[in-house]
Amino acid sequence: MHPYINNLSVDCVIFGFDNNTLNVLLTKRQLDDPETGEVIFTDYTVQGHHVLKGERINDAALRVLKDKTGLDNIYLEQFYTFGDTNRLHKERDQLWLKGKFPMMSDHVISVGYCSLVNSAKVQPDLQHQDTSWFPVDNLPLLGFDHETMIMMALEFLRDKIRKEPIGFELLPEKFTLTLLQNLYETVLGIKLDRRNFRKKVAQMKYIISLDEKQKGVAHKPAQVFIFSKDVYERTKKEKLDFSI
Amino acid sequence: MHPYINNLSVDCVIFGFDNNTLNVLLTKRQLDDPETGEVIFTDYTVQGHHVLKGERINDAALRVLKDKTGLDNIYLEQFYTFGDTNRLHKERDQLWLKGKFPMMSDHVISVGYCSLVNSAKVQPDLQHQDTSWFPVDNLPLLGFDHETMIMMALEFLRDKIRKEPIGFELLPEKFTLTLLQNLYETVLGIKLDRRNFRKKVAQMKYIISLDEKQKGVAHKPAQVFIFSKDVYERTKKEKLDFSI
DNA sequence: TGCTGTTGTGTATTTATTACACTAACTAAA
DNA sequence: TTTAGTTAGTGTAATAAATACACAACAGCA
Repeated sequence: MHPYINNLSVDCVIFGFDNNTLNVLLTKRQLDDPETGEVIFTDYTVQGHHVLKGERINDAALRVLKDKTGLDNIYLEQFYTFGDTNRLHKERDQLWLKGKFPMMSDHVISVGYCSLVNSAKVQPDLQHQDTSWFPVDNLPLLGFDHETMIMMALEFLRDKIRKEPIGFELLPEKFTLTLLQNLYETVLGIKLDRRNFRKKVAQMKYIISLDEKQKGVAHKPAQVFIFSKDVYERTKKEKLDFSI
Repeated sequence: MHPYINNLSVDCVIFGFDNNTLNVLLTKRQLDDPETGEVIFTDYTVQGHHVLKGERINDAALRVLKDKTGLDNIYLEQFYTFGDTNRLHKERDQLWLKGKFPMMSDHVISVGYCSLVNSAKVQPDLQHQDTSWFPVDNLPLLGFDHETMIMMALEFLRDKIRKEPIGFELLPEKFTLTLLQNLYETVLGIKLDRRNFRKKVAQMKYIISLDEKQKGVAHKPAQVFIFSKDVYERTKKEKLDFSI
């Protein structure tokens, strides 16, 4: 009797932003030969775990996040549920599961979550585990169906960031408009005109300038802004689009 | 040994459109006392079923659709996975499960699918089962967490229909612009200006007018249009929004 | 032949989007 | 202390999109 459900897991694709790179948090997976100690393979996976008996799946995702980053209260949203029968059937994955988790079902359904964090806050916890950031456009070899998973999470993020102000979850609380623009350019892979971007931001009442400037930079210091979710919720509008 | 997985199901929220109503397809659920034959309760549920062993969840959803509507090849998309521990714990639901499905887990995870159909095509199959259409704004008593499920599917539909041309899935292949406008007004619960609506549609190369008019109507007959997914895919554009 | 009900159309006004280049403010190095 | 280097911050004109609004054309039916 195990405390987890053997055919159900959650996987969190955790994104972080780093000035001009969008990163994913990945954990190294290494299988050694039990006799010789030789390394059979090494690859990476996103942060996942089986759901515990009596645990809500959303709580399972929060638990995984807390375990791997030390953070709670961060942006987290389901984006897709992976239920193909062969999603764990690559040779590496079968070796891994047979070797380490023989009690698991070989048809595990995984609920995928997309999470956005301010990566500065995550750093401290990275030491213990073989966990680190990889740029989304330069991923290492990945286990299971996690490459697909990351690509779908990224598409989810790109769709969502165009339509809702979730980008701020990736930034420090206080940010400059240049950083914000960088973020949009990086995530969406496009270039934006600075003046037009700032004109647009100026219309958004929920991006609020502080009486405070950047310090210690070798150029004109930028104005500092914060994002107010509260103001956003109270001023947002809907649009018709369906899409030309 | 049962052929299905006892803690995993799919539920399809099937929407149909009927000139000026948005409907959901629901099946009656009735529990009778096995001794007296007395009706213990009656309510409705969306179309769902457990996933079979060795079956992909998307295939399970297709199977449910085929079984309940006789249709394949229809619009179907995951919108959310329901994994709360108490989602089957209402009194009615427990009586039902204990009475009819004692072998099921009492923590069933359900993957919710949103499906859009041309309801004219579904009619024939409705006879056999206690299955019928209900307006989304006048739902009967619902079992399990299916009221939440329908509301989330509806929200998904409303979001999606603003941004992607999926409304056509709810219409006959050939439709008039007035019907199309009705659809948007009904689904979104707003009023649109006819001239502006048509101006917008005129820009969409993928809504194509036929050399054909409405027949047998006691007024000026309307032009008939079709939707081309192919043209859509090849002409669509992305926009930045993040949302004022 | 006229009544009813729905279709189809144009223009003017306001609002949003795009394209584009120079000065201001700070640090670091000479 | 001066200068060079670097990023911040700003406005306008042109084009495109959104909105508001009213009347004639066409078919069936009485």
